[in-house]
Amino acid sequence: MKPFVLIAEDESAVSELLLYNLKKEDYDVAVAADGEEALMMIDERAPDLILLDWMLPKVSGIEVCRRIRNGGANPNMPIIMLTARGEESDRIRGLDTGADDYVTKPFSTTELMARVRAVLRRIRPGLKEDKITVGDIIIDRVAHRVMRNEGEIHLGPTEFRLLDYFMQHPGRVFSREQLLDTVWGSDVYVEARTVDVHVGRLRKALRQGGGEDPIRTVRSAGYALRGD
Amino acid sequence: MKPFVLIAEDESAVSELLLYNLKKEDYDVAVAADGEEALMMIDERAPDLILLDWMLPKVSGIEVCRRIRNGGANPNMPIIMLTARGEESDRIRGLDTGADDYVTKPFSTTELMARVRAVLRRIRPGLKEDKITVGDIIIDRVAHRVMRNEGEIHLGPTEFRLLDYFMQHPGRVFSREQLLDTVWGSDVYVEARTVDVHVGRLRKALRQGGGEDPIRTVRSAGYALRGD
DNA sequence: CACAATTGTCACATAACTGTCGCGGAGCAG
DNA sequence: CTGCTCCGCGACAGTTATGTGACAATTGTG
Repeated sequence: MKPFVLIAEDESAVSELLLYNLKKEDYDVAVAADGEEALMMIDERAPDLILLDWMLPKVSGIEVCRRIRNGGANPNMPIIMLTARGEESDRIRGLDTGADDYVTKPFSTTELMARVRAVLRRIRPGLKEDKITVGDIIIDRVAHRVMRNEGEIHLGPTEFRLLDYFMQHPGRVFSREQLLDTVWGSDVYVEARTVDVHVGRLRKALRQGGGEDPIRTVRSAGYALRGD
Repeated sequence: MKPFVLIAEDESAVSELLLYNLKKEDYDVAVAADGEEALMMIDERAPDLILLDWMLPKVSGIEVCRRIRNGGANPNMPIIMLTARGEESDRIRGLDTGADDYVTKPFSTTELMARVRAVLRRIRPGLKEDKITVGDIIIDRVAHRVMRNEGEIHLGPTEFRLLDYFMQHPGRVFSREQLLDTVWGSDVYVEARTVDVHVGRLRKALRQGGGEDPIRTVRSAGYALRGD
């Protein structure tokens, strides 16, 4: 199937150019003229890649990016940011927000096409599964839902990320420090014991679905999800 | 199966060059453009070798290296560091952090390919395995579990480390002092007889799995795991 | 702004683990 | 066989790690 690329760009001169070149390279393409429209189309048509203008009417490009990254249907959606020349700090903010690549306007179309290919090539391995099942627990990262034995489990954001991480590595033991690094992020400083509290909350929530505690405590080492 | 090489490099000129050459030598190759992406791919695809740029956006190469070495899924993952010319102190830090080799940019591709082959060929004896099997005992250091004849054995932290150490050197006899040094740590002072107690506890736990006592007492010398 | 949800810390109870003793039995030299 | 040393193991008190309810601060929402 042809990759589907969304162009979020308000200057029609630019979007027409991109449209032309992308179609020539045999992609499915759509154009959104402002941030609001972009978000809607992202939601409805789940693009494989977004070319996202930095400055967009209604909802800015950076805001669109942020929303995709935390809480969007597919947080791994590849994004190439289009920015005006210069603006070094903007570049950094763009990558910080989670863009996969950025291109400064005006740009060479061949270069941009190369980057598009590169990003799309990258998604194959990096792309995470939509659903993971371990034992009687099913996590759906697209719908952001967790099920256990037919019942839905409500989790807070942190507990969700925690469970998500555990389910990607069933059986493996993680130290509190490792969990803080990956689930919380390496830049935030919180007490290691905080992990305990969140594991406790996760356990409590998971208890709703019945069955035994799926999280194993390994004394003086950390926690692991019972795998297999 | 083809060895899988991960390139963690943000300059596309360099990564494209490496990509081209590595593919020509029939490796599976992937590119990560920043440290964060690199960590993700390391986690998900378990490369056989990483070409790691010293300077990487988001998470620096040295930080990536550090995280692999302590606490990664495979702490023995071979790493070749790519650094800018000069920077002798950086070199040293790179090797200190645990890189297996380093190459200064700009580099000769043939030389780099030779080093890649060399590192992949190299099999270090001290290499830690995820799982070790001796007789009917299996120790899984990632999941932190011990099995004997299909049954799981629960061990306290000290007993676990003790068994782990024994299983890395089956058959070899260790004095109480050696065990204290390695399993307990050279800085703590405890009575030598304490080892006896923990060996006893380990035996008792292992008895759960059936079979005969796998630990041999060598009078006036120490203990050893019956190997083969 | 009020309200609900979420988060990080703390304090305390409890469970798990640790190191030491001491007794009795096993191994060994003469 | 005797006397000595060395080792196994149950008991125990001290220490450490973990589970959890409470709470204030923060964030998101309407």
